[in-house]
Amino acid sequence: MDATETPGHLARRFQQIAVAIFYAEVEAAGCDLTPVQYAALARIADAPGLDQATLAGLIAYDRTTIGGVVDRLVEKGLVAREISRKDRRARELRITDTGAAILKKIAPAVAETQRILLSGLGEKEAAQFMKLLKKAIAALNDLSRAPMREG
Amino acid sequence: MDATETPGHLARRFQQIAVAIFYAEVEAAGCDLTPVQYAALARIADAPGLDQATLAGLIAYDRTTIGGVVDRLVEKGLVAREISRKDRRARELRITDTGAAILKKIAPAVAETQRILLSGLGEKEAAQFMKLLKKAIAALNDLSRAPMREG
DNA sequence: GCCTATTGATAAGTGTACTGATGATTGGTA
DNA sequence: TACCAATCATCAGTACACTTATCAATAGGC
Repeated sequence: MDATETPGHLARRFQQIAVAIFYAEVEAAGCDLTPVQYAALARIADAPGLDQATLAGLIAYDRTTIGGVVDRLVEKGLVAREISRKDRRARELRITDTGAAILKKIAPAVAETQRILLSGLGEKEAAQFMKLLKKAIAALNDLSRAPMREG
Repeated sequence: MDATETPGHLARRFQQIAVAIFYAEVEAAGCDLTPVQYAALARIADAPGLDQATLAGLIAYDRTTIGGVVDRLVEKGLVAREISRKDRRARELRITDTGAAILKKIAPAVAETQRILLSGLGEKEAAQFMKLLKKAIAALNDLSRAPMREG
């Protein structure tokens, strides 16, 4: 089989394109966030006060990676991080007013990214594709170091 | 919409799992290659004497990235790189005997990775999924910095 | 109330991926 | 033929993504 037609190669290619579109759309909207930073910020907005390990589980990232991502969000003033009173090992995360404003500003760009990603497919095809993609992933969830975990 | 059900998130998740499976399978086979290194090595084997820019185009990687990947393949003794006589800007790449042996040894692990990736889907579903994934990507090929280019 | 296993976070190191800039070389053109 | 835009590669810099190791703090068993 042609190596460029294997699921592994196509998975990488699709993700690579998704990231490129995201950057382009977000920059056009006048923002400066990476895909991971956006995912983390959106989750922190949803669940204020959560700790880094829980955040990592929610969006299926490695815990160490999330540490660096949160560092950058704090540097940009979008997120506040402070030691939890309940558990002094943990850092509680909260979105700042600036962060909330950015999140609102960036929303259309994110939606547009998702639309473009499926733009090569018809409506029915897109629905079918998403269904199969979710199904394939669900069967494999535990096979990566950073499985998705519910809050 | 739940942010964990967007195509962008699922794309990342699927690729993340694909890489994790690849590492596990390849390590179990007693080899030490990353997914990118494997892709590059396989292509160099197919088209001996090609230059880095062409290689990058064939597997849709950024040219700068490929430089580092080839560095590591050369360090491991799997690839030979020498300045082209036709065009002294270019480096011609060739697989070594060691490289060819590794490629052969690793083949079953790679095949198994591809099988596992689709293991959550039935036969018909898997075929449909691959078809749609290819179609979605084909429509977007030019939207990343590293589009796929034919040899 | 102490010991230990677990958990949250960080540190160091490897390998992508990309941007932007620079240098070397080439081939077509004024 | 002298030049000049295009091309191949590299370098510096940023940001993931992961591994292993380490440290601090907590929780449970006895």
